[in-house]
Amino acid sequence: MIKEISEKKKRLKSFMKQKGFKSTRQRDLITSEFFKCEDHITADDLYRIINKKHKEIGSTTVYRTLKLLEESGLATARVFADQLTRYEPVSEDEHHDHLICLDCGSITEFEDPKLERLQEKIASDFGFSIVDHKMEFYGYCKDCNK
Amino acid sequence: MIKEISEKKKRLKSFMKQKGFKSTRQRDLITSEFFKCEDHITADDLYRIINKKHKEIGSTTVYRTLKLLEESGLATARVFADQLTRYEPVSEDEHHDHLICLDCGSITEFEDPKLERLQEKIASDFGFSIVDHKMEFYGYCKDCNK
DNA sequence: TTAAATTATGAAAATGAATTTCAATTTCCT
DNA sequence: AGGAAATTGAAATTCATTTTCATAATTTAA
Repeated sequence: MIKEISEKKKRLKSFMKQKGFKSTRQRDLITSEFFKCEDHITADDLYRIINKKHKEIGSTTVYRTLKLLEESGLATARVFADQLTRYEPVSEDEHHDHLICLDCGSITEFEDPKLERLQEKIASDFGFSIVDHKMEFYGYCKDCNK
Repeated sequence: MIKEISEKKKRLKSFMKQKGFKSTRQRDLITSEFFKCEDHITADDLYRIINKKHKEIGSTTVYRTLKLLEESGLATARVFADQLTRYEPVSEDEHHDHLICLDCGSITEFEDPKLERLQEKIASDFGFSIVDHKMEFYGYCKDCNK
């Protein structure tokens, strides 16, 4: 797991080098924390975590670094019903979708090849070429169902 | 069509009465314009349309009235990738989803019972009870595909 | 109908997430 | 080390939306 993170960091560094971006203490730290924390975190929440130990790092830099991670292909930004931009590490897996609990707020990921195939079919019926899609279920998770 | 709108207005009036809300010239006008204009309009766009003829109606009232329509069950609010809240009239039809063109911005609706069934199945496999869902395709529409 | 009670309105201020600005600092390359 | 170029963080700005509050309009009760 530690290995995984450092590998991702290497990828980030090569991306930054290629783009002419510089690697800094702040970016390094924010990136580490991002890969350590739970998925679907907001920039502000990540800032709060980092701010506990590192008062000198500003929220602006956290916002900027998360964007950088997105541009570099290491993170994905998503917006759910609360309108906040949330980030999650990109995985090699297939595209996945989300089950969002309206009670406890938990976000569960799932993937379903059948669903993907059906989506492709629907789109092509409309002559529509899909670049990306978003599928979210809002409701109550197993634990919150009485 | 005119008939349809006035019927919706009646529904709104009875809803308002029941809730103790008052019916006003502004609400009446904003509601009419809303049902006349194209789907997926933002509060601000609707305000601009209304503002051309009725300088005295403020944007605040448009925002508030659209919320009222939503609460009364006559409109639905949706947020797509541009993060703006858009409203569409509620139809008696089944739930529908959206194809959003990244080039021309057009929003096409579709519905697919197979998709709905598959969604239900996926959710129940997780012990998740669906209250609502959102499915959006982003890509290029027939016209924008070269 | 008239008065009181309540809700609605609209301008302006406030909010809150996210972005931009800018002077000071840091990093990278030679 | 030296200097160009990028980065930082605080503060200011943006922009959609919401809230505030004094005034106005609507409804209800007498």
